[in-house]
Amino acid sequence: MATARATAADRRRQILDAAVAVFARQGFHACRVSDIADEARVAYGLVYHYFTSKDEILDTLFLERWELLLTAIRETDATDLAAREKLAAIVAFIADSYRHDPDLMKVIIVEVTRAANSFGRTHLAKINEAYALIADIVVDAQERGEFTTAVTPQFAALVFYGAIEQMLTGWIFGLLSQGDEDVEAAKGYVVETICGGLQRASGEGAVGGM
Amino acid sequence: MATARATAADRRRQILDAAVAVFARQGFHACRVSDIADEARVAYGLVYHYFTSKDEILDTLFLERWELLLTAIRETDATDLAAREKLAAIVAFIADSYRHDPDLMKVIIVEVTRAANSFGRTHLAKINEAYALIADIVVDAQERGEFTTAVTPQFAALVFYGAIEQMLTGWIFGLLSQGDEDVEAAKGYVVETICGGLQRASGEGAVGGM
Amino acid sequence: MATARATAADRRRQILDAAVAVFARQGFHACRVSDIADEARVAYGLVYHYFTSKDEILDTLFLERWELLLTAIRETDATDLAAREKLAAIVAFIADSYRHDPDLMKVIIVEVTRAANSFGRTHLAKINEAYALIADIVVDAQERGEFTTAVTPQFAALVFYGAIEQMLTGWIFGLLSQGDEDVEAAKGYVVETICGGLQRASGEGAVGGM
Amino acid sequence: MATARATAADRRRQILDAAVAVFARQGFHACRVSDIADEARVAYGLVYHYFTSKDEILDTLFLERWELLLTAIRETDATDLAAREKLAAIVAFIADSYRHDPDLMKVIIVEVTRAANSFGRTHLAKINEAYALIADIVVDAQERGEFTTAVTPQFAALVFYGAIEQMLTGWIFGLLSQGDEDVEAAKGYVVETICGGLQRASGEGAVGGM
DNA sequence: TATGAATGAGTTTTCATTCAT
DNA sequence: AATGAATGAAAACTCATTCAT
Repeated sequence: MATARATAADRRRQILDAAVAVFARQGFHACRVSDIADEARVAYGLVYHYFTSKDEILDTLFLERWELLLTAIRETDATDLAAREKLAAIVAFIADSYRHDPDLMKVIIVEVTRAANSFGRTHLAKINEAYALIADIVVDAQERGEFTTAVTPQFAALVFYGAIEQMLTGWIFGLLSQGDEDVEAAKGYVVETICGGLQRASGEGAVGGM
Repeated sequence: MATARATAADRRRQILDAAVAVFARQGFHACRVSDIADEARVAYGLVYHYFTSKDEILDTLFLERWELLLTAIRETDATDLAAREKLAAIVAFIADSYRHDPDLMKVIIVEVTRAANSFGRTHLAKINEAYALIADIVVDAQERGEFTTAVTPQFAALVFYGAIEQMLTGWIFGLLSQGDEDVEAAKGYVVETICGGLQRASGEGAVGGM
Repeated sequence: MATARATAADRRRQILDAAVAVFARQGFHACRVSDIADEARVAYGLVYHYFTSKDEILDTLFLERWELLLTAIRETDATDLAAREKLAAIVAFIADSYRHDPDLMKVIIVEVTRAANSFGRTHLAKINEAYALIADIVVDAQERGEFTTAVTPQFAALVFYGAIEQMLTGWIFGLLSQGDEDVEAAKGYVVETICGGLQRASGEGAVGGM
Repeated sequence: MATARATAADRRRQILDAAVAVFARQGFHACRVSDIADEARVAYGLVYHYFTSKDEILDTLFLERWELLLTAIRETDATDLAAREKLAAIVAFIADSYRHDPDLMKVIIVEVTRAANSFGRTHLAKINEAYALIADIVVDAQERGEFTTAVTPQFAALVFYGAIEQMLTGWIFGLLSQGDEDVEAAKGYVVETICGGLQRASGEGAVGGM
């Protein structure tokens, strides 16, 4: 039962985890490579033994996680669920990802997805894959008559994606409460807004304010 | 009538306009103060005569424009329009702003609003004012029975704002076509999605796919 | 009679002169840019205001001086002197250059001309121009019957140039004494060896060794 | 007879040979120790088992070869040949060394002999031994009346050595053709220039130019 | 106001060498 | 002998800001 020696993969992970903590705390640009090394309790140079640059660390973090997201969306898409349930499943996956590792999600959203002029541009294609998959779901739903055709699939996906990103941004900046119940409620709100719409159907029994 | 000498205000504007062009072209971080001075055809040091820092230039650009947006929202809010029309007016104002000065809007969205770790954080409060005003509109609409209460006003505002930002991002990155007709259509899609929802009301006469 | 303010050209020269001193003392690679700035009593950043890189400083130093050398050779070539006198003039020019500014010549020879894998390679073409000009002199001399045709002009130039470089190397490393008389003598030795040859013509009245 | 396991001496040689190839290809400074290890198909750390530093590898390479050169010169010196023949033998030895292992000679000339500020300085004394031995030959020749006394032995050696180094430099940089015949001719040119001189003896039947 | 030269702090990356196994 | 992971020192270059005229 001797303590196993750290394998190369272990060390890589150790550095990646440290990077998540440091990027989340200080931001990608505000932190130095030495901060990552310190956080990982590892020598400066070792970071460069495992990664070719500071950029590559963030790229790795993003791609690893984003691939999981894409997979989740694809799997959801493949089910027999109603379109609304599919969208709900995607929101749930992302919200749960945030709950599970808020630092990592913060880094991905703040440093990549919303960093329009740096990593966001680099990973534009990858990010757009998510859009496209969501649009696919909408196309299906329109064909099956579940969703209106009054909105193009691309726009529907855009609005849906924008809502999710904004929700995450709200949590990240502490503008939205993130207790377990709040998160659950948030999932519902996003789906309800996008699918149900804000407007009461006429005759939906609005009793008028005041 | 000799050419009037440039007033102080003229010079400031000259520098601000140059900054818009340069920030839009190269991004805030990738450009140097000297690039702004060159673009404005002004001496390097003069930039510091009118602004205390490079940051202040972007701050000024953002605040100027954002104030206009807030005013527009407030004015819309003050009208008797139906809630849906109010939201439509806001979308229209922003889309037209983009059409009128895409560089400026690009700078504001990319360098401030989405720059979560730098200017986005600095101007968080100001950005949230827009949220709050939108939420006010929703509150009103809910009270008047126009909007469902199934979604909190805050979330409704969040989704609406996320949609707009995403729409602008799409134009900025060339992912969304921006011909005049496309822009007009986009306005409608956003409002329709948020207000009408994607889902067909039951009995809305879906004729089935295939 | 006010002290004239330093012009841009003055400052450049000030930095170049400092660089000569520092390169000669420590060698190009062993010195830091800050050493040059210190020697020039100038702020670090100012070096980069006048030069784009540490390399450019050495390039400038070399090209400035080498151009003078090429001009001197060309002018010598254009005279009516006998070939031997032309070669003597070239040797004299170089030896006097060394006497006049040994640090600069040291830098040029050690850091450029003999730095086969770095600057020597960069300036290969420029260095070879000197070769070619010397070869031209030899060609002329052969045509006029002054010089033997038993050696190709290229080789003659090569041997001549090699001798000069070695002479300079000798001075630089202190292997050759460099008093005024020694330098004068050296000039003669190089020319005598190359032109007269080491070998006594038969019947030249050798009186035997011992 | 199974393939014999590599002895320590074999491994050393394997690393040295790899170093020659790598130094010749990339230059001493531009290559990393790992490049040598890779070329030798040996583990990184093993290089340090056999050598204490990267420098020591080059030192070893140089000293091994230079000792052979010194020995060759000494042996030549010890013969009864005429001085001109002795110099010719030295030139031939060096030219043949280049032909036999151009990479090694390239490394020695470029990285040591001409690297005035690094290894050239380190091995100055060793390099000068060659000078001194050549000067000895000249002294002898002068005493026996074979060579003129118009040039000091030191200078004669200097010019001779400079010619050889330049010839090698020409080959290394591809400025001089290195076919077998070219190499043979080169040997002759160097000796003829140094011994015979470029200048036609008066009455040597020059028929005048033009 | 206007100019542009002068300042100097700050960080990534490289790579020779060491060392635990 | 052999391996290759671990260490950490070292320096060029950029550029926002200041300041003397």
